[in-house]
Amino acid sequence: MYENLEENIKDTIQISKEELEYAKSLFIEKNLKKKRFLFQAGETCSYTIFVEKGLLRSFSLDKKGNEHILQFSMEGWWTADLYSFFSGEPSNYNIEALEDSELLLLTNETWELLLKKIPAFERYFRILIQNNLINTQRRLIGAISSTAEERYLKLLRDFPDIIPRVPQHMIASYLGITRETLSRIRSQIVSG
Amino acid sequence: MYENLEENIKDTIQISKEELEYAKSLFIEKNLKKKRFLFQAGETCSYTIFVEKGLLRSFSLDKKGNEHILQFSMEGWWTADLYSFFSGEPSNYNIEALEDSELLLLTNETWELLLKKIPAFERYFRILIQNNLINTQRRLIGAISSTAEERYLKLLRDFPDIIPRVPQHMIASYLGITRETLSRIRSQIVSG
DNA sequence: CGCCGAGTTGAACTGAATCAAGAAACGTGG
DNA sequence: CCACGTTTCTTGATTCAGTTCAACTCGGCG
Repeated sequence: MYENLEENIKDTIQISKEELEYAKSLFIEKNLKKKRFLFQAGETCSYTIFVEKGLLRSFSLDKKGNEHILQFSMEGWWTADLYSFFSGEPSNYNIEALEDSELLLLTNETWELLLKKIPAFERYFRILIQNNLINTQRRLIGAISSTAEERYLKLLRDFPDIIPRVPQHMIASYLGITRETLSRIRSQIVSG
Repeated sequence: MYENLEENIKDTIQISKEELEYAKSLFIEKNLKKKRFLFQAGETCSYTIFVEKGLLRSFSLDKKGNEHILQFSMEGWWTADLYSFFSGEPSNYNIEALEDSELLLLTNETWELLLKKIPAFERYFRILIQNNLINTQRRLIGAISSTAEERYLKLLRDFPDIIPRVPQHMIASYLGITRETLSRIRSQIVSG
């Protein structure tokens, strides 16, 4: 149950066996079946979530009811609405399982406890968040400077594993285009 | 010279007078005149930069030669190309002063030293990066889900101070639209 | 005084959205 | 294991937001 988490931690920071065991003891194990939500917009995001197995998406809804996917999170990744988690305010995002998933959760309290007891985790989370920021900045620049096709090709290059596990229309909504446009782009790539 | 930095640190973490003095001793002071670059794409970003006074922009160039502004950084803000700074690889971004600016710089070495000597700075940077991530995620969702006008109005609401300090065409390039489109949006807002 | 960067305005063009309809794939219960 | 309804994907026709190209104005600075 904790293999991916252990690996991820060991790859990022130096930590003793005892500390690792203590850390693991703080997590809540949760299984989330496909199509179930961990939370929905309007609710508070009460956890930071490590995906041990499976696949989640976080997305928001605009006024017209269109979904916009902020990120996919597969095994070995963390996710949460950081703003809601730290402020306690209601989230604008939804987190939903796209496959049957095994999750490891930290509450606000256990998260603080972990950092207090094992300060190396400050570094761990800083590095994770930093990598996430670097990626999000790249995606932002891509979103304001590239065509739909360029963005799709970039996704194909950077995260090829995600694509076969997710319905097309969700890829489209991750890229910020309509399903119709993505369908046309794909047929054009095959033939051209 | 260090007022904004001190204030920013004290607002974010608990730290003793001596620690603060030590921290301050690690920074390099640098003045950067308007229109001068701290570094350009192709060079490595050798510093994390605190803006004590003035205003910077970081931006990238696409193949067509168009600029895309990742962020404006005014006094009290940090900036850098995190990827380049930590990996040592050449940066894709440029950082340029939009006003005569006073900067405080940490190199890779002094940055590591600071974290080693005063672990509370792990927390400090984690919180900064986290807030930056939250903002960048919002901007990303905005970029893929809102119209040009909505994005401009949102900028007006969220960061009204930036706008009068920066030429219009840079606001446009921050929003991911052309100067012509921004000009039309603005004239429409006034009349409508 | 003249030049250059910044901003405005108009007209034509285009990438992607929208609207509409049908085909294929999926999974759920009988 | 099949049948049916639902979801997903595709294709075509039309529309529209924003780009591109071009010409002109304004203000500041050498």
